[in-house]
Amino acid sequence: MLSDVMEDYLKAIYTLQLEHGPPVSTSDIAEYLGKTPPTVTSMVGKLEDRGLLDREKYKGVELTDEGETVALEVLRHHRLLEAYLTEHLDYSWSEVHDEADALEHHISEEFERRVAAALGEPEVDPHGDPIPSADLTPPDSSDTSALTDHGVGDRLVVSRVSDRDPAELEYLSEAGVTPGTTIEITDIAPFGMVTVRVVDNDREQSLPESVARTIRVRPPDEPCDNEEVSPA
Amino acid sequence: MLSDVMEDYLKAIYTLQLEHGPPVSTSDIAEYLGKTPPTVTSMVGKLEDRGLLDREKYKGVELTDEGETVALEVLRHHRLLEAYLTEHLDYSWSEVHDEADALEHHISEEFERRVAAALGEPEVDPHGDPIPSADLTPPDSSDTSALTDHGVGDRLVVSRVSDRDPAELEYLSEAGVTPGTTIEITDIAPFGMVTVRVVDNDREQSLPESVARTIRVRPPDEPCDNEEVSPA
DNA sequence: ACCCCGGATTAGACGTGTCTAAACCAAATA
DNA sequence: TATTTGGTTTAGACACGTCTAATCCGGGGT
Repeated sequence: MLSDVMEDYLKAIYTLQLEHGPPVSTSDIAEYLGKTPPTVTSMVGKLEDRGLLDREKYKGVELTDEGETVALEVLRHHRLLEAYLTEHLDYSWSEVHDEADALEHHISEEFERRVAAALGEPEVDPHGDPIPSADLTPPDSSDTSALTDHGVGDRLVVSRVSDRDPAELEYLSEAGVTPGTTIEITDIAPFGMVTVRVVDNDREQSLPESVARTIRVRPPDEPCDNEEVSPA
Repeated sequence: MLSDVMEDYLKAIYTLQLEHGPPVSTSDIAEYLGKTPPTVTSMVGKLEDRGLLDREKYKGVELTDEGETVALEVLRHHRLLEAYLTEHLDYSWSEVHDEADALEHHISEEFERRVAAALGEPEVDPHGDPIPSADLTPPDSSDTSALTDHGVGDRLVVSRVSDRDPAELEYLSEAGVTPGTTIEITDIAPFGMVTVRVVDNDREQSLPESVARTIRVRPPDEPCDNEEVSPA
């Protein structure tokens, strides 16, 4: 019923909503998807007609519950695929994103169920992103915060890293900064550079602010159900 | 570069060429793909422009080597996926076709390699259809013949069954008529019904001519490399 | 040799998703 | 309050893949 393209828009809007909160602007969507603003205007018009989002002209856009459900379905496909490729087909951590993007629109409900079963109904993908549950209720990340919201001396456990840029992923993977890793912030330079110490291997790692902003962390003590992460 | 739709046309033409030999008519392609003849005319025009097939107006169409290579690539994807779904995701014999059709256009070369490796570089899919090799040379089925080309008393080994109709597959699977099965033709009725005895379980099975026509068989003695087939 | 009929092609249209160029609104600035 | 400016939307175009309706071949029967 919905085209692949529409699903991509809904996924993008969902992601942007999480990052910056609604309303999401035309140009942000255009930027994110690599389309021109008029294209986005035309597409959100169609999505509005289908009741998948609410739009206020010249303001921006917000997903309806129905639109959010579709976005979560696609996201569930994406993250299950990432987990499966890593776990069962020997993909490295940074290779899975594009493959999952290509496949996420074309797998059946049956396939989704079987992949989830083969993985043991996982709750996070290899990057630490939460996999929406089969009933498509919105996952809650309120127990995590951005690395950049913390200060020197704070001891934290990495919860998620962004999966947008493969090079960045490669770098973080090399550095040992992966979901589950305990780190300590050793320095914050005024020009936007965060230095952390990886507790396991005692190595120091400097991260540009743009990267640090995409890393989600949680306090080290309280146990959490995000541990069954498999490295690349 | 090529669209999914174009790949579907090339795959269809390849299949029809194997069945009836070139040239393949517009209406046969239309019938096979569930499109109207004008749509097919327009599409084969584009495929001809790209050098993927040769066309003689009002006669029909024949794949070029390049077009055949594309068809084999898609077929390799399709059949590797069928084998993988059956082997590793617990799909039954008759469920895999549609899933493979949906995914075959969207997997990367990398994915193809890893799936082939996970399966141990198989040479046939669960239906017994030959999987084109990675170098995309045309597979040769000259060692097999149609069941309908044989007579009463002939003892044969099933080599392949068609994967077009899930109900038919279900039926054959129930009946124990699967690749590798040894059968003996016990009767051929004049009104198009072939009766075979499955040697393993000694059951008799009547098959309409339309089904028998799609079953490929080979002589029972000489060993062949088509044995590593997994049942549903 | 002529005609006819079935299959093939052309003509013209439509929906989707995209673009560029032009018009437009609204919020910040003067 | 008037104006500038930057993001948004409208207008118009195009490629793709599909359809229906109309036209056109070409082989088989008379």
